[in-house]
Amino acid sequence: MESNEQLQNILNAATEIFAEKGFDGARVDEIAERAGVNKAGLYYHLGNKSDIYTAVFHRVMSNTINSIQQRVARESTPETKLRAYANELAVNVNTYQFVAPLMMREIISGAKNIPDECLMMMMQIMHTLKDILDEGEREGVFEPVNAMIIHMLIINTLLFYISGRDMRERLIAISDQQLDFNHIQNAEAMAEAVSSLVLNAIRKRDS
Amino acid sequence: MESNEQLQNILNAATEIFAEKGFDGARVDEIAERAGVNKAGLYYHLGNKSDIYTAVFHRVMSNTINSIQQRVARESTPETKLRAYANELAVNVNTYQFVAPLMMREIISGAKNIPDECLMMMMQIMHTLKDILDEGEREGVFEPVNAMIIHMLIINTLLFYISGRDMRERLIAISDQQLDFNHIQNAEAMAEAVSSLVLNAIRKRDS
Amino acid sequence: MESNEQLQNILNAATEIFAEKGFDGARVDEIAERAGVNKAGLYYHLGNKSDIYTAVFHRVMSNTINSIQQRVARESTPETKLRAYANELAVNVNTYQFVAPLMMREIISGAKNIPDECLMMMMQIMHTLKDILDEGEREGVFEPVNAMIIHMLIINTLLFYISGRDMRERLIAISDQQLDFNHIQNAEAMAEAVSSLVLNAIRKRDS
Amino acid sequence: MESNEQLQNILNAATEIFAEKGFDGARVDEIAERAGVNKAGLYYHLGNKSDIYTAVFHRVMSNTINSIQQRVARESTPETKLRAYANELAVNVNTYQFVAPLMMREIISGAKNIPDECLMMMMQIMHTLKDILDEGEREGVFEPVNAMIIHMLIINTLLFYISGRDMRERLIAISDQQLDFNHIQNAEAMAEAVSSLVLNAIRKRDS
DNA sequence: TATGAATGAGTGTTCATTCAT
DNA sequence: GATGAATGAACACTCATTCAT
Repeated sequence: MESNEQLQNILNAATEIFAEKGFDGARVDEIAERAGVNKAGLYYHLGNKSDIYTAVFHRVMSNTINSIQQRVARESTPETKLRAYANELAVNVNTYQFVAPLMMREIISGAKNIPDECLMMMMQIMHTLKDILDEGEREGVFEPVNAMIIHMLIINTLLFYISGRDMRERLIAISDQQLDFNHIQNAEAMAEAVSSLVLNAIRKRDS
Repeated sequence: MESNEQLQNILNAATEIFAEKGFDGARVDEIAERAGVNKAGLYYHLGNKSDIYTAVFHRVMSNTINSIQQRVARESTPETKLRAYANELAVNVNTYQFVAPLMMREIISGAKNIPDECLMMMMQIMHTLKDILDEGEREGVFEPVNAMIIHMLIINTLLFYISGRDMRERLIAISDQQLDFNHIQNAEAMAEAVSSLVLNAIRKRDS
Repeated sequence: MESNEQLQNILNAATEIFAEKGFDGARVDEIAERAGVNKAGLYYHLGNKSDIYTAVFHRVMSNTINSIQQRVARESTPETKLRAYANELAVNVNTYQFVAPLMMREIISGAKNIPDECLMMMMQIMHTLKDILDEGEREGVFEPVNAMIIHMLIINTLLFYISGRDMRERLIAISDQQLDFNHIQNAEAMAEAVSSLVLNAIRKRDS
Repeated sequence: MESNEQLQNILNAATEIFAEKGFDGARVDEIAERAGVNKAGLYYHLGNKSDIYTAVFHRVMSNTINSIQQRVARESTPETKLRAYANELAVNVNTYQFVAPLMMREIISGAKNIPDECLMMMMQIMHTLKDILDEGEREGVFEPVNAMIIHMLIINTLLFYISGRDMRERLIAISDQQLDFNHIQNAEAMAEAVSSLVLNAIRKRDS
């Protein structure tokens, strides 16, 4: 399976670079160099730049979705599921720093670089959340709520938190007075904070 | 002021294109063409591609901040200020569709394309929110709260809402069953929903 | 002789493609694919692109010359020989559509792609004609005549007739008024017409 | 008109190279180099490789047709017109060595590289000949005759004569015994020979 | 000041050819 | 002998930038 190893090298290098610089900013030469393969090898294994990007995006989304779904499935109550959902997303997005930029760039550009199949994967993340919220509502522990908003609150905030790391560092570096915002320690803390805030807002209160 | 008019044409064209395609995707030729000026004129008026981008970003941020600050200043209580803050941001980001992509792209790329001066402007948006929250806390109507999280909840959600429009359309187009998420009507409704959710979470409750 | 069959597959595929696209336009990958063999197999069996081309050209010329010479040998008078010569050429060039383009391309490019051996074969076609004309002159049925001109009249016209088929179709397709030239039905009719015209010009008339 | 001069340089260089090597064999870099311009200049002035080719072909055909039509117009009888037609074509094709290869390559490849407009120009050459033949027939000096055949006899033979020059040289170089074909001195002699042969065949004889 | 023309350095892509198994 | 995987060199084409007028 040496060939498969080369292919993984290419995908790994491409993932990093597409996340760093976006589709237009990425250079095929740089991907080849970082993967340690001849440039023509990229075309042999994966096709053109667009094909490489699709393969990268597909793999990243696939992994992310799988780990979230498996993690959620291990929890039993809607509340723990929702916390697990946010936490697992945070862990993923934090461990694999390329996930957030890749997803965000794709959202901004109107998903114009990916085929339908990849789009469907993004929708699965939404559905997983919606299932949790529906279950909570059925069990009478959550208020009826707009799933889209909750989705955006959780996902976007985490994506932004990760993606915005570099900018925050620059902000801190140039601000004379220490930024008097309390810093969030890490992505998991962010997920915890957002989950709590969301649960605080949607939890059914005894009237 | 004919020259100034030329300059505005250039900035308008460049703003649209940078928002649409990002820094790397934008082409100087296209900016010149859409602005109706000779390509060499761009360099004469504004300098190189990076300079044009900076001018664009500066103008956009400046306008956004001004309108938010002026709007907030017209309100009297922390709660109405916070709602006004979110609403004005929504109105801006909705009216000028390029605001959201420009800001988001810059966040993702670690603000590497802009000078410190522009960065400081982004920080002012945060400070405006922090001032509102501090005031609420001082007056005993808000719980103590991490300003960064609130900032992210509001800003990011709105930016995402606008930027994600194209992707949502594609999602709807390819999904057989209608997306059973309730749709948010527009950016202002989104701002209203997020403000309410945030206020619901931070409002001091009588114990 | 399984290997020989493979070799014929390769030659057949290569013949088609070289005729269609010329030496520069042909791609080794496509030849391999159409022949149903691995690309490296081409190199193993026949050598590089140039070698493949030479093999193709040699086979085509060899077949063409043989069939002409055999056909002419079966006729007894100079006039029937000349008609047979033109007809057999027409039949060949019509049956194997690749013959004409291959020969014409080689003529235009100054025969730079083929070795001397192949060139000698082209000369044999001329000699066959010259022998017929000499015989006719000796027997007093043909006027003395420049063999080169007759050669060109017959060969070139037939090659052109076949090679120009696609262009004629396009011409007809785009011309509003039907081309008012009387069409020649097929290559054999063309050969018949040219033979008659030539014979009409060189036949010794009783003074 | 310096810019126009540059454009002429490019067209001249491109004409030579396309004639020499065909569309696929030609290299844009080589055209640029021979024209003495930067490669990007080609694209600025004429567009892509295909556009350059079209411009080249159009100019060549335009010149050829014009000189033939003007020359024919100066003659008064069908016979002198036909001789003038062949001679002028010969002169052109001989003076501008690229005419023949360009036309022949295009014919072989089914005219797939040129737009309709250029195709129409090729048809005009045929029409000029057909007008001469029709006139001769009306005046009772020519037999009724298939114009397409005459067209092919004259044009193709001359094109071949020119294009085949390099090959003939190689043939002579490798043949021990001098080629005992009488050589045609030059293109004009070839035109003269073909015209005579054709006229000999189609001239109305007193019965 | 404005503009058509130029250009160096890329940029994605292809291709004939070879290599390792 | 056969084949998937490589690869260097080239290829058409682009782009930010500058120059000459």
